[in-house]
Amino acid sequence: MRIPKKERQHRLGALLDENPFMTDEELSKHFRVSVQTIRLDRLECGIPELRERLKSVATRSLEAELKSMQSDEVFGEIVDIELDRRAISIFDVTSDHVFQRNGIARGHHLFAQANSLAVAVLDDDLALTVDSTLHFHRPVRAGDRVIARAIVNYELSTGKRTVVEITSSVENELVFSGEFHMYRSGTDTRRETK
Amino acid sequence: MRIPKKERQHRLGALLDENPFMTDEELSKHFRVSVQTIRLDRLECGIPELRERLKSVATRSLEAELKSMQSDEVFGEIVDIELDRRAISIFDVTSDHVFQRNGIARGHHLFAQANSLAVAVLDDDLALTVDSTLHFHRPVRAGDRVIARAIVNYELSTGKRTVVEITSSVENELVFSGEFHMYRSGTDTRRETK
DNA sequence: TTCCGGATTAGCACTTGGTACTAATATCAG
DNA sequence: CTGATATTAGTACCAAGTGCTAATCCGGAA
Repeated sequence: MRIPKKERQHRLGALLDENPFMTDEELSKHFRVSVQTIRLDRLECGIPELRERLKSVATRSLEAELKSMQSDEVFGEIVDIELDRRAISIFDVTSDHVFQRNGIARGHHLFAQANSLAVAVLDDDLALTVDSTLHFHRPVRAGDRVIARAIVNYELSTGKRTVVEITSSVENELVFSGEFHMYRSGTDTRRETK
Repeated sequence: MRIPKKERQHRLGALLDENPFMTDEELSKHFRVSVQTIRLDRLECGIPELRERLKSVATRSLEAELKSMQSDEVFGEIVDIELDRRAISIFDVTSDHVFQRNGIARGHHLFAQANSLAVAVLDDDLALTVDSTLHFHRPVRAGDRVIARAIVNYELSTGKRTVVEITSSVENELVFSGEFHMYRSGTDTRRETK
């Protein structure tokens, strides 16, 4: 018994976690035990066989791909929109969005949600951000649901420049606000692109 | 011969393209031909078997995961840094970063590069963006290499607030600039966390 | 020392989803 | 009708397992 069973099983889990492609035979060589022992270990730890592991990794990846496709044009989910007037989107912060060191969401995700919403609320083929002023009022953490509200401000808008004001909050507490000065091509489209 | 062989093979490829999880048996039912025909088709089209398909999908996904892990903390690659003074990062724009409609890079990527650089240039465990003013001077497109330069401005900085100025350019032409007002906890660390 | 029990190893039958190959049919076109 | 092409059938074999039984090994307590 080189290393105790418990530790071997622990390491086995860790190893397969970062490299799910190893067969039982490769694993048995790695830990210098028989293939049968590896199988018993997997059985006890509830670790599925190679093929099942690959299947689940592949599934995860396809879902992720789909997800990133959806979030491609708009970051966050738009729940309400009145073109050229106002819009609302929600964005659920997960551990993927935070700094590992302090658990606080990286600013560019809040910006991305706001900026995407500013683009979406304008019914225009070519809406570009020109200038923008941002305020990060309070840190946002994993698990928070950020609700961004966009309001098109016509007083400040002139000609091809439109001003969109965004306020984002978590549980009714303001976490972010920004003013987006957008350029519009004017080639306004009425067709439903989305 | 219900549908011509050529078309069946074409559809087979398309089908597996969007759903690589189907076995030959399932495929044979789908196309109402024998399993052997499916195998001949795969052979002729050079389509690998289920297990190989899953393996390649899984590999792709792990690579993608790794990639996103690397770009996790810093968006763009830092090529030069002098802590608390200045830093430079480069970010290659690909088709993943642009609007499908007009081929122009989404603003939040430029912001992410700049913001990440502003965080990185400060040698602090807890550096947060508080306010920021941005200017998008010129559209950026796929293939462009954006070089962002950060300079810490000590004239404007006071106490726990530090101002970082970022200018991003493509082939020496200014495309983006921004002023980032950062909050620093003061728990300055000298260790290399990277 | 001997004996017990958990840990390990071995061996065998069986499963999935295939490959590789051969042979028999079916179908269509000239 | 005949020849080519397409399809189907059937066999042996493989990888990477599961599930099961049985044999060892090995360390500590009686």
